[in-house]
Amino acid sequence: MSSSGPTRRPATAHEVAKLAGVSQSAVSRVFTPGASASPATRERVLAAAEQLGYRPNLVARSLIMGRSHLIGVVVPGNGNPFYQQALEQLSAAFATQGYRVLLFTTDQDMPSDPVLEEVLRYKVDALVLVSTGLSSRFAEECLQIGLPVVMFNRKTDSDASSSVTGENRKGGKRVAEYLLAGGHRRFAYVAGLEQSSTSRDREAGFTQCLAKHGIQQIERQVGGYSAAGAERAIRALLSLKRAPDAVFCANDHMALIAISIARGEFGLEPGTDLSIVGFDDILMGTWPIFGLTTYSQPVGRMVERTVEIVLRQLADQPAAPVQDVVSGQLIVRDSARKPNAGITVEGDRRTWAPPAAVRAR
Amino acid sequence: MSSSGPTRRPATAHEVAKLAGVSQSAVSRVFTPGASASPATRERVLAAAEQLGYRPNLVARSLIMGRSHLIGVVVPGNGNPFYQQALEQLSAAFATQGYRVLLFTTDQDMPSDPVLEEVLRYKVDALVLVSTGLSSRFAEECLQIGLPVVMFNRKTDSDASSSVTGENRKGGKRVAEYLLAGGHRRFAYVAGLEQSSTSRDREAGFTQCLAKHGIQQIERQVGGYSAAGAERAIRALLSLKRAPDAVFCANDHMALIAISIARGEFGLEPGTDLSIVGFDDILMGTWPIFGLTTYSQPVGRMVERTVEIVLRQLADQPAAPVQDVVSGQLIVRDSARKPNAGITVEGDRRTWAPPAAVRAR
DNA sequence: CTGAAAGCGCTAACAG
DNA sequence: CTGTTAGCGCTTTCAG
Repeated sequence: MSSSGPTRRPATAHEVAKLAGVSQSAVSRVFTPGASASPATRERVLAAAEQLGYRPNLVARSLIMGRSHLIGVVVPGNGNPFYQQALEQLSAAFATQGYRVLLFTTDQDMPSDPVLEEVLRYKVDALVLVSTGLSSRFAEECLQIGLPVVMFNRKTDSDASSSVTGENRKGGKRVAEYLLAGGHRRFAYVAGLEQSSTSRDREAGFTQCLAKHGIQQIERQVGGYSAAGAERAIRALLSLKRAPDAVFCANDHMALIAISIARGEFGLEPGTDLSIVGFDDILMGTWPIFGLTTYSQPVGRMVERTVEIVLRQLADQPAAPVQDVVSGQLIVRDSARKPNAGITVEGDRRTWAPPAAVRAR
Repeated sequence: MSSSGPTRRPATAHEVAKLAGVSQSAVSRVFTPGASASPATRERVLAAAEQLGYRPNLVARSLIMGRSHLIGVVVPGNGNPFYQQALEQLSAAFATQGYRVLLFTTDQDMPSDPVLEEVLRYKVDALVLVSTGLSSRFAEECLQIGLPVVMFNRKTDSDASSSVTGENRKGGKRVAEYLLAGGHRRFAYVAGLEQSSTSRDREAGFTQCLAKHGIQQIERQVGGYSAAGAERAIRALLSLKRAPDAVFCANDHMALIAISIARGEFGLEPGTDLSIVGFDDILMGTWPIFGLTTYSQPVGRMVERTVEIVLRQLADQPAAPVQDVVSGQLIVRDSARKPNAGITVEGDRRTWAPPAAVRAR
């Protein structure tokens, strides 16, 4: 009963050609940037196309060119704001290069193979795995078919695939140094997922540095990168009879939850009664209500590097995998007690590095 | 210099057929759920496919079937956690139905037509526009080619396209009633984008209800749904010599920012010194540090409805556009002063509705 | 510069 | 149940 006709299918190049009185290949040329067509032809084709509402069918183009201009992006669907920033920026960055994002969300603690199986059927030109693991079987297979894969904020033990990460180990160490300099005594770590290289590396840097300073006993809870898990973890920690005075969370999302619970449920003021440090430097951490002290992972630069790697792999055939580490800093805000020395102010951003005297290995 | 060979291209059905000693169409059948193939054939094909690492090419399938199983989803890239929840859930829900999300992020204050132009080239099976406008020209065109379009959390004035929204007007009204019942005097509204039907409807409900109670003067600032804009808006409001004691923000994201700034920069305790109410009911609002009072838009149900509409449109040809409104509630937490009556407790969720006596039109 | 013709990898009738 | 035969809409030689 609708007023306009029974929805005709989208116009094809053929129909445009007929209307313009030219061959179908002429139409194709007009819509191909590098191709040659006389101004006369071009004009007639464009007019016909306009009239018919013609839009080149990218599916057909993909089929023939063997390039879909699609990038498969796999992201954990756990509400972590860092992934939202990453995804938004990846999408924008790839868009400027003529690529679109085919999105796949995962349960982070499910095997990602079935999802990847799906992705590959779509013949994406490349794969970006945000904080997602990759079985070596799959890595091998992707390499075989020449599919570029970049792991974002994660890596495989084998270094067989490219990866872009932050300074996980160094960051963990720096956080330890910072908390030590702040005079803390009782340390705790809220881990992400046990399988995650990211969480493990941050913990290793943290723990080893503390050990070097004679601190062996570090409380530990697994937050699993989920909101619920983080809540449980922080509650457990703060309920301890000998509760920690310094808590390092494997990422900002969990750190924000920690701050919220510490203040809201335990009446502890972060930065005064206890110190909480995160990792990522997400936007929300800058809000005055949080004032999160954290080790930064510049998303912008990570995205930039990811796109570069993908593009380069797409160009050169046999590009070797790259292990890219983008450097961060310890960002000083108010959720952790500040040391007396070592803070640098640049504009409205404060960073911290161990004072020279202490820096000795 | 890589050890494994120079990356052979993915196997085709043809190659599998050859290896299995059957026709290419036999291979096709084996990989088509409803098709018939003898156990013998099936087995040989499957073996050959396994050996070659064959995966049906969905691009080719899309071309021939005229269905890409791709849903174009356009989302503003402004860091709003509500969109992250929506996107994650849309992606998951569509996945269970065999559809994938082709993601497009937009600047919300840019015209979305160029983006949509892109989307259509990919021959997506449907379009979901999250809080994104749609020119009537485009709406018309989508209707012409029979492309289902669902606006999520927004609608057009014309009601020409389907939409799924929350109870914007009613919610705005309910918030006004709540604040009135709480004994507030000086009201303010932080708008989203002026073009957004969502923001306008919420404001209309809010303002008209207040007007009916004799309150004409309502402070107003435009936050534009961006973090920076919201900060500016709330600072302006709280700097007023006659600062509001009740602030209604067009969405939760801006409300959280408002809470953060009120407490962090102005030393005002939300719920005591001033009341802040949002709209959406995002997860973060439940954190004890925020305890955000808000009018809910159940993302889950909105996503459900969206998927249903898309699927139905995909099945029946000439389905009329639907304007779907999913109902919410005023969720009582601590960021706004509570009235004496009208609060209902269900489990750990508190809601508010005008007491019967007051409910009269 | 232009048209004709040959596919990209797959599905869908159609005969056997 | 199986193989053969047309294409889906487009890019791309290849002659003209």
